[in-house]
Amino acid sequence: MTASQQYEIQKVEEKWYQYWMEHGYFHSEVDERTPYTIVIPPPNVTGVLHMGHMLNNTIQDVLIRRARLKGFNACWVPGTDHASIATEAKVVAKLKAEGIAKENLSRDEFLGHAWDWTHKHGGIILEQLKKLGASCDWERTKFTMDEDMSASVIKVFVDLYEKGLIYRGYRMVNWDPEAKTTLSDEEVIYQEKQGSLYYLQYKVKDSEDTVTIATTRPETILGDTAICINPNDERFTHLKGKTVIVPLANREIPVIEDDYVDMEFGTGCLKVTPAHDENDKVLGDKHGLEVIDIFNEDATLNSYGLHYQGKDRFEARKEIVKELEDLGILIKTENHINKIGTSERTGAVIEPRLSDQWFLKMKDLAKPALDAVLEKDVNLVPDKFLNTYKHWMENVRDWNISRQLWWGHRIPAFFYGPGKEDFVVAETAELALEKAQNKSGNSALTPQDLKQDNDALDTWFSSWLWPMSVFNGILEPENKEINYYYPTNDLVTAPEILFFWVARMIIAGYEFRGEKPFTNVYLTGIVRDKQRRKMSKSLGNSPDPLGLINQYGADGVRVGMLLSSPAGNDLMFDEDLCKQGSGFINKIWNSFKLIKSWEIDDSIEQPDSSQKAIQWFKSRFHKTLLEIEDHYSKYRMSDALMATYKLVWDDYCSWLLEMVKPPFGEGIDRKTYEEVIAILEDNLKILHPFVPFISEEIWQQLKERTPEEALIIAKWPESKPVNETVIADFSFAAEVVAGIRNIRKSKNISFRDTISLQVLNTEGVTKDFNPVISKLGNISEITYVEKQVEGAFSFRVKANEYFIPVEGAIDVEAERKKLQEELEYTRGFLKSVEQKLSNERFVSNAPEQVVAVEKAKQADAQSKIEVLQASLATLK
RNA sequence: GGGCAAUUAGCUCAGUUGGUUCAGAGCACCUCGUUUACACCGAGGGGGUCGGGGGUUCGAAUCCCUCAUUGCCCACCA
Repeated sequence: MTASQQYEIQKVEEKWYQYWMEHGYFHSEVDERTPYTIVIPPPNVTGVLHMGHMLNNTIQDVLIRRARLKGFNACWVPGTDHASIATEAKVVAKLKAEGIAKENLSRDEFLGHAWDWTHKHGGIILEQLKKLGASCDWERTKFTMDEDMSASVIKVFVDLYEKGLIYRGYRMVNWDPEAKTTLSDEEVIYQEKQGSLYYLQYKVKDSEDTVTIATTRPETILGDTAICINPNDERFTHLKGKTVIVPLANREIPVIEDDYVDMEFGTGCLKVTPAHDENDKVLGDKHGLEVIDIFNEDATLNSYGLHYQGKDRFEARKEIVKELEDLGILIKTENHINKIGTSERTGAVIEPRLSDQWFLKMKDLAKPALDAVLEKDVNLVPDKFLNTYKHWMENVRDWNISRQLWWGHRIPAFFYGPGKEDFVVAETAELALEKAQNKSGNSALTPQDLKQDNDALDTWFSSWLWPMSVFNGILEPENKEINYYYPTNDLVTAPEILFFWVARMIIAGYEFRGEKPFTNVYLTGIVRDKQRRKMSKSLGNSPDPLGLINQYGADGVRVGMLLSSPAGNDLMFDEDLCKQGSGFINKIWNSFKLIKSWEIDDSIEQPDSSQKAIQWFKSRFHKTLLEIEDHYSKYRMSDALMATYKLVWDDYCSWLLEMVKPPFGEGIDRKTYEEVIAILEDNLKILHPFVPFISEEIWQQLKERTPEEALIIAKWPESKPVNETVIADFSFAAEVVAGIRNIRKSKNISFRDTISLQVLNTEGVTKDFNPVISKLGNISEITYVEKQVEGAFSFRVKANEYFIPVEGAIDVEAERKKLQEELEYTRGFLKSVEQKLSNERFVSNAPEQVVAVEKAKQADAQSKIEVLQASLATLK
């Protein structure tokens, strides 16, 4: 039993992770125990670990390890997401660097490159998670494009289509004219730009009247199909029912009325271009307007652009403005700041564009998911997100699930003809052919006549099935795993994806299994730097997680991450927190070294001080255990950690070990030793979720353990009754010890010099802890006296007075001054208490207990004043 | 523009239904200390009129009103 002097972080962490893996502690199988399940938020398959992952996965590992210790069948399912857009963008960029353009590749060729990329870079992040100590069931690792996962996605698509919930719609999407693809809303970056507001004059048909509108995009007048006024706007009553002429195009368009129009903005009169503006499209649909698209795919003008055909939109704008100005149609130009959407990938200005896309009807699907959260079947932690969740679910819009990308799940729709409705949806090409033959009535259709839709599904359309599909719950809804592990327990993720992912998983859970996917959603904060800036690659303010692990150890980094991360609050990450974490590891290790250095001596009886110290610590431990359980139940991980930290550092190291520490050169009695070891083992158990490596290392060094006795699968300490009296008695004794230390310090009395203590006992205080006071204060003897001791230093704890006699003269003036100050303070305190007690309304209105407490304070203060006065008297 | 949240020690945050301790913790800071695990330590200490103002109450960090500041989400207005 020799402890290595140095704690070798890397070696120890590697050793135990390997040991845990070899013995299959992370692996879970269906059995008779109650399951505790977490599915990981799958990171991008080709991604690398960042600080957000660190936080996220540390929390999950703490939860899963604790559940394992508590005897649950803990199962943490890991995996990765194919991340359609992000991955395709990376592959496109890589090919471009090699001189290969995506347009020159067939779909299959491109996918070949994408899979190569995935195999090369995929899963790195999972290896990084192992360094952090993540106890995932690696045998269950899933990828959203695994065969069964893909089959689940397709099955769900077909199912929803057949239920009439998926439809094809001609809708406004974010179009990137450079990449010639649609973008999701998340990929559009809005930037404020200085632009102009142009005032244009339209002629009213069969009249001398004109009407002036304001627009930021004068080139789109060529796509105008109406002018809109607010029906309540009295300035334009004369325009109602009229027709106006579009300048340049000379088309006749109606004046429509809608209270969507803001009377305050511009001229209060709006031109409507349904093909090129989201809101105009809504207006157009409402009023049955024609849609005129004036752009080609690359945002040059098409034939509707008249003599500007073939010109780029911005070039055309300049020239059109010039022409309008020459014609006297442009009345004035104002500066105007507007927010322009640009493509995250190409930087091109996004063009709202109408195109055929696939949509999922959300309204009815969302209802059970909303109710589940409102009724707390699914808990959001913290619940401050409830309002936004509610708002979002009540105003949910249909979900555009198609993307013009190749990397992803290809939409299982097959076209057999040129018409918009000439398609069928089926899980396989074979089934599709059959359906197509039936639908078209043409039995001569061959597989070659079918063309599968080119689009891929939105990534979230696979990840919303994650908690089910990882257990194969979509393809085989009755299999024993899904029935055992589902619904899962906790989901730990970032609030940013509450709607994209969390809400949709809840929706999918109810739709496909009639049950929630998880009971609790723990929403972590965003990891920021000390200046509150979001950590990002471009700012370069994100530390390398693996570098941190190398420097501080996984245990140290885990503690650092958790020290300041209350749920839902952003975490201001500061490397100093990791320092604090590794400091804690160091403390734990050194306290273990101390115990290891003790030699058992059977000839020694257990000292009273040790016996009392151990009795106290056990109560202290169980009191803290209750606090820790409470923190966990509220997902207050930082608080649970801090309670554990203080228990180990302060109560265990600073008090208990100091109290039981044998004198120099002496052995320790067997009883104390064994009890301290038992205490240490309990400490290790509650430490383990936070610092798995060092806790296992010490656990294994304490004695020989079989694989069945490893700490990772030990039994969490059972709650025992707390003896509050012992805790109170000890803290009184601790105050006395502090009093002694203060005297020693201020009077320069070295700890090595033994002193004696005399107590004026004015109140019944237990003598049980006198041995502890003697040991920690290096007191030779504690005696009780009837009156103030002259020529001694004194201090008071509550109304008890303590004297330390010293040789030689004491500074009477200094003592008097100290006593005077204490007396004045106590008098002031008593006065405020008495003021309260003499207030009739307080005495009659306040609860009995509160009044009793005030009376006790009064009595305490009174006796303390007596004591102080008596002491002052002896000084004379 | 709409909605939500926050504002407590130098920093990051607790403070449960208003009332046990003249407001707590961790870190940082100051003083002292080479006591036989640990200077990544020990002992001790200073520091806040709980964002401003008003109100309810015997009593408010806690409830109400108001102002200010900050953050987040949603829509982003021709």
